[in-house]
Amino acid sequence: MIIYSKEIVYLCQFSIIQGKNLVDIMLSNAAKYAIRAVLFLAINSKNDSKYGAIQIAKDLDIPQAFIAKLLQKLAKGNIISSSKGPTGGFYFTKENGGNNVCKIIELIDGKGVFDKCFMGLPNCGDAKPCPVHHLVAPFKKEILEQFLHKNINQLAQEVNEKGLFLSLK
Amino acid sequence: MIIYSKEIVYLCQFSIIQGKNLVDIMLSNAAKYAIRAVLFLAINSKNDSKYGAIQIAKDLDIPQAFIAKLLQKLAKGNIISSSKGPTGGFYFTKENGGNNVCKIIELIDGKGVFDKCFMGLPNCGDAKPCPVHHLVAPFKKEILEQFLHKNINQLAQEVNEKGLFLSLK
DNA sequence: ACAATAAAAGATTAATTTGTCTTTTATATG
DNA sequence: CATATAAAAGACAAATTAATCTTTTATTGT
Repeated sequence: MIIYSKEIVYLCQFSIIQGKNLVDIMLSNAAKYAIRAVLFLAINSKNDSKYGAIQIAKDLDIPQAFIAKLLQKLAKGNIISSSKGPTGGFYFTKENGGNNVCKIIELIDGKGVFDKCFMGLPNCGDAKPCPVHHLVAPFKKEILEQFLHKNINQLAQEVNEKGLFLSLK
Repeated sequence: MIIYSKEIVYLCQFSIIQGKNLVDIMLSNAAKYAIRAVLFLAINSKNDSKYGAIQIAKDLDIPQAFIAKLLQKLAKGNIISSSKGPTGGFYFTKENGGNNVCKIIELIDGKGVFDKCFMGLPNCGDAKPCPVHHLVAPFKKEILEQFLHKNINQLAQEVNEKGLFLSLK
């Protein structure tokens, strides 16, 4: 039996009580914003409706100028669509919806994010595992699968059906 | 049946082929360095042997001045031990070994890291889930459990037994 | 006491990420 | 054609994280 110091137990249980967990699984802010914005368009962009950067920023509570830049990049990368001028804005087509979430992340954060281990060891893998490789690898694999086999249309549908939240102020 | 564009399939399969996965589960560099340094001491610090910041930096391939700072902080936080002067250095006691990995992360990165959701939504949880909450939450919980119920001594032992790597140049 | 050693402490620099601001380009409408 | 609108583009600023450098303090051995 292991006895933890009171302090440690407190710290860690605190995290559990809060309903939040220890390990932060992180993308850059930019990638998080991008994914939410794409889902926003995928969900709302029915019947030719378009959304400007300003409105998307307000609805998703994202800094306006920042999301504007990201939307530009997403449009350039064909993950969303856009048109200029009056009545213009960002929108979403069926073809856009065929992309999966990996594509968004790669476009915003670059390919580098795929190549990092939990401990930051450049050649960590099944052959040369870091101290937590066997603990973390199955988990990463599972999430990857999900992101690979679910395209944006499907994810958007889930958000609708299950009442998931794109923003929580 | 879903048909992905060739490009996307290529991009994502590339990640799998490389044995590396999509989602990067990230700590700060500082926390990664710290965990590795602590494990290094836990593994090597038998019979009164001590290690200087310079040697630890070399062995783990971590910037010297940076790890020196982190070792100071770890010593101050009683996660490792240290002594000054000639024959001095950093070392590891049985009491040090009773801490778990959470403690290291909290000391270096602060408590904030516990409070973030995959999408960055501040109040994401079971009640108000973000678009990938149900996908990510069980895994985070599992990893948290592991980190909570395994102290540094135990983890160090695993590293020894399973031949895991603290550094990979 | 003195010199050498190594951590502690603090200030500083560099790089990256995040976020803003200004100008340009395209386009729809009167 | 003129005007208003909104994205595209690029330069810029702020904040955070990563990393370095210098000085001080404690300790050991001569």
